[in-house]
Amino acid sequence: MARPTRPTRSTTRRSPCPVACSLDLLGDRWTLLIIRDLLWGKTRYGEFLTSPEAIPTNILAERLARLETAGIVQREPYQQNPPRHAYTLTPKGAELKAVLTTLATWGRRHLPDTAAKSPATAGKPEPPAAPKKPAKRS
Amino acid sequence: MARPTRPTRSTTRRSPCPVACSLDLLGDRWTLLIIRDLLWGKTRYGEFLTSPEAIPTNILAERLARLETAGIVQREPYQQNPPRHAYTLTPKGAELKAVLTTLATWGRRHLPDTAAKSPATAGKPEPPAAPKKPAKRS
DNA sequence: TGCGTGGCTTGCAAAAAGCAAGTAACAAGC
DNA sequence: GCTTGTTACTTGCTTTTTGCAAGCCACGCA
Repeated sequence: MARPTRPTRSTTRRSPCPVACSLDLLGDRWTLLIIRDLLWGKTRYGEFLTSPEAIPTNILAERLARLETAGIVQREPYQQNPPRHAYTLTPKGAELKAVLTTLATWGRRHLPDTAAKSPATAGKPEPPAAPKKPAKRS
Repeated sequence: MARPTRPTRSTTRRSPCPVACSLDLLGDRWTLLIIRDLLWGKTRYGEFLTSPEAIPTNILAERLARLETAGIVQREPYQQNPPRHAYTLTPKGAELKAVLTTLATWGRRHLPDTAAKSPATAGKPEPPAAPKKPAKRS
């Protein structure tokens, strides 16, 4: 018989507390950074990889899938050959902007040598530079 | 010679982004739950252990030490025999209330079956029940 | 036909989390 | 003074997650 495996974060809710439940979903080093990038207007896999924190590719793929099943991001094809998808925030995900804003404010006020740019107060500071091969739209 | 160990979260800052730096400090499943408990007025080691999420004791001890060195909590003796300490938020830590509030608001709005009680909107709902042995003060 | 590009997946080692048990310092009761 | 109980940790070990590098696949273009 299957050995009794330990409860894992993806399957187990630790308590009904809204903070705990939110952290079950978002509480790690990478997830909120991806959402920061989405708020900055990034949409493609490769764009997330260019952020200075250098998220590993497997973690990025896993987190995007997790956020999609959680209804925080949506994944839509923007071309067919080869199949490519754009990731965007759902309304549910977009409301995390308030969390990112307060977190950035706290960090800027209390952590030394943090840059002024913040995910929510800043708009898209520069267009993300079109992919080198725009590829014919379907 | 020492083999080149992997950069670890406690030693490495991933970028100067205030969000990333905040997450280097707070980005895990437990840290913000401890701060939630502190905002609820909990101060003693044993009180944190009674929260429904059931944080493992070694993780609690390690996080409290980390938060103390980060200047987010302070640890002060409240009796001498046996030596006991009370953990409280510094002003820097207390400002995380805004983060917890927005996180709880988001969770209550978007995650099913989360309880209404939130760390910041609620005051201390009940006195934490004095320790069984109040122990003579020094 | 062969390269380059974007988007993932896989394998494996290192780090962190999780669980149970142990330890220490004392108070109180017998 | 010996045992029991309480609080606050620490230690040892297993499981899970992270991080890094490499591989793979579908295509566009030369």
